[in-house]
Amino acid sequence: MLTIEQILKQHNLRVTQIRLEVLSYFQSNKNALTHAVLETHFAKKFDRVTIYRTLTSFLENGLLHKIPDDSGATKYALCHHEGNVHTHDDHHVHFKCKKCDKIECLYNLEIPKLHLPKKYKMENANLLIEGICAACNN
Amino acid sequence: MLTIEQILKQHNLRVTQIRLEVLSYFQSNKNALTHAVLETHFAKKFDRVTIYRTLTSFLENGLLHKIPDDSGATKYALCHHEGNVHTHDDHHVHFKCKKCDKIECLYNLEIPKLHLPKKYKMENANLLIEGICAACNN
DNA sequence: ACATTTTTTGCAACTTTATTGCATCTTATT
DNA sequence: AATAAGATGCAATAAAGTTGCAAAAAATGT
Repeated sequence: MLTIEQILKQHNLRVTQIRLEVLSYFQSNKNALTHAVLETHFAKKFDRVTIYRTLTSFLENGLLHKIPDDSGATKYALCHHEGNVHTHDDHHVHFKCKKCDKIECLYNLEIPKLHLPKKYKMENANLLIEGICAACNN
Repeated sequence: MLTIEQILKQHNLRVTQIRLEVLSYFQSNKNALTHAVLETHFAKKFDRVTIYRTLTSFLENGLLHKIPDDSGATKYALCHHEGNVHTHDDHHVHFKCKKCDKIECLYNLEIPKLHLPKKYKMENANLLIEGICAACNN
């Protein structure tokens, strides 16, 4: 098991306080997060802009991915790597709960293959399922 | 074939100038549109806020749907109804071209069934495929 | 350990995207 | 033509995201 510091280094990111804490927060949280959530969570500890830049650096270095969504605020979630650090499987399913509004990645579910109309070339796919999540379905 | 006016009435919307023109613009355009695009297209003809409210009323009355996306600006596209005006099949595929950045609905493609983990209840699904569209693939 | 280089951070200002309140005007109805 | 319900434009505000720049912190070389 890698430490948070090692993960940052593996992704060519300098180790700074905000990066340690943001990454750690993502790890302790199975759902996708927005900038607004991080800003609230880290209250006055880090600057808004620095949080934006932390998210951007994580995106660029393959630690996070964006989740397409129609809420207006960008959702970020941790990437899962199997073995190779520098590849990320973009082909998994995201689940958005209509009750609690949380988004999570369903890493185990594969997006089924489907064949596109002529001349369309697929590079990646993103399936967003809406419904009621396990936690809310009681 | 229904006139634009008839379509508005069928969806319980009053017939106004902006609604006629916005709906007509969506019909003449096979791609998804953003508020910004409409604002530019209608220049000083209609107020920004009125355009937002037009989009909202179309969403609420089932004429348009939002397309989940990670661009930051909400994308809207026409709903397709088969027979019943008041149902909309949310289960189709959206295609976003990495070259021209346009989003279109692939109405003919069905999202394959897939089975979720225990206790998850699916209500609708939205598949966004990225790649190169037919127009750009030449 | 110290100086140097490179990158990151915080602050201020700004842009873009979207929403709300309210008076006025338009549509549909009688 | 009068009325009621709903839509529009304008101003203000909120929310989401970006840019420039000087100061601070990390990594690098000696």
